Amino acid sequence: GDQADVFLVLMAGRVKLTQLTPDGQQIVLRLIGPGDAFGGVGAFGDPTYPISAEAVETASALAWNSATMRQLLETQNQISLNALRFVANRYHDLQRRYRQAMTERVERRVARALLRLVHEAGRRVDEGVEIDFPISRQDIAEMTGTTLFSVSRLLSAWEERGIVKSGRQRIVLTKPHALVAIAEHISDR
Amino acid sequence: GDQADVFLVLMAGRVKLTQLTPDGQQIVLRLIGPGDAFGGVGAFGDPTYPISAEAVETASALAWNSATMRQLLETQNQISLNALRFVANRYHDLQRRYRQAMTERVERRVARALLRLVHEAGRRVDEGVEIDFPISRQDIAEMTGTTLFSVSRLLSAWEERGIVKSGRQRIVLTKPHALVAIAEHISDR
DNA sequence: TCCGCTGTTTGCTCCAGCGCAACGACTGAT
DNA sequence: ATCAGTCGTTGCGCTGGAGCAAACAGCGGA
Repeated sequence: GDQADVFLVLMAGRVKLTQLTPDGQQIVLRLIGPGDAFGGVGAFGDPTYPISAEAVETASALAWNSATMRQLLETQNQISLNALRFVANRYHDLQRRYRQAMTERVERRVARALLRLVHEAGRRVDEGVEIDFPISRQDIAEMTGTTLFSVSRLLSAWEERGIVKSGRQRIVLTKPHALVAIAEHISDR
Repeated sequence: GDQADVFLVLMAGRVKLTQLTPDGQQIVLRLIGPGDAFGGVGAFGDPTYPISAEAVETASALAWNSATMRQLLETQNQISLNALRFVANRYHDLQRRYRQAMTERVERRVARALLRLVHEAGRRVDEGVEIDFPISRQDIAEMTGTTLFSVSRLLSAWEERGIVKSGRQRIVLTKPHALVAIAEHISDR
């Protein structure tokens, strides 16, 4: 909630970016891993914008304060150009997710979220691909705009169909392609 | 759907920016009026990104093609900085709407949409404030992620309570404050 | 003036998903 | 070994809102 005017690049660990609704509900905007930049959008635009970042695993990051950033941006044109492209792409991504949140049902949104997670933090194990950090049903619910109940029910159903294996804070996709089918299949409405 | 690599500033009229889902559904991303810039995000980042723009009223705009833009951005650092701030703010706005789409119910989302519309295109009339361009129930549904049926029902209910007056493609808010109450009121869940 | 088109309303039905409560399972601390 | 705290599961009831159909209204063109 405090002035977020630093630009950071995550070196290790994993960070959850969240936003709080006025009535105390939380939603997860993004989960980021090593190499990802964050805080930047705040540093470039309105620095009072309320986003929280929370380390999910022990994490370390490089930070530039806003004064330094401003100076860099002003003197090194190439940096502003990169930043611009960076934010524009991020914007597109959010636009796509916005559309999906508006038009797709819960099952599909959750499937997509899982696929996105393994994509950016998947680790091969004998049974399939595991999401390589602790994540709760609640987290997934907050990423997809649903409740932990619905997520739990979905995972149970998928587990029954042999698509996933999941335990406490741990999810393994055993048949990713089946999830892709759920996420992508056009018909069904 | 074609290469959208121009940057435009709308001079007159009104333009609806929409996106099509793979299965043909449409959603409205933004409605813009004179003075607003658009297409920029495409011109700055991935130029193949699929957004459609459609004039709601006769419109005219200034356009820069992407080559020109690129040159301007590269030689005039101040321009990249402005663009960066512009996109960052736009990003924040979208993030807020994303959160609202995820956490709020239809009634509140529609109330917010109407308020936003009068805010950026309101015209005083004797009965209240009118939205100064033709807008259908369908459009509002596509802005708020619901169906034209629900929008119609809501407007009817509000009309009964004397909050709005609406006709074919035309909406007048007679008691904007009542809508603000609906949009903002914390409790009720 | 009549016709056709497009946008709107409204009754009805149905179900996805929310919310709750109660219980069960796992984990780490002492 | 025990216990407390957290996380996950599942049955149940309920409702917001989607989806459809049918009728209606306003507008513009011929």
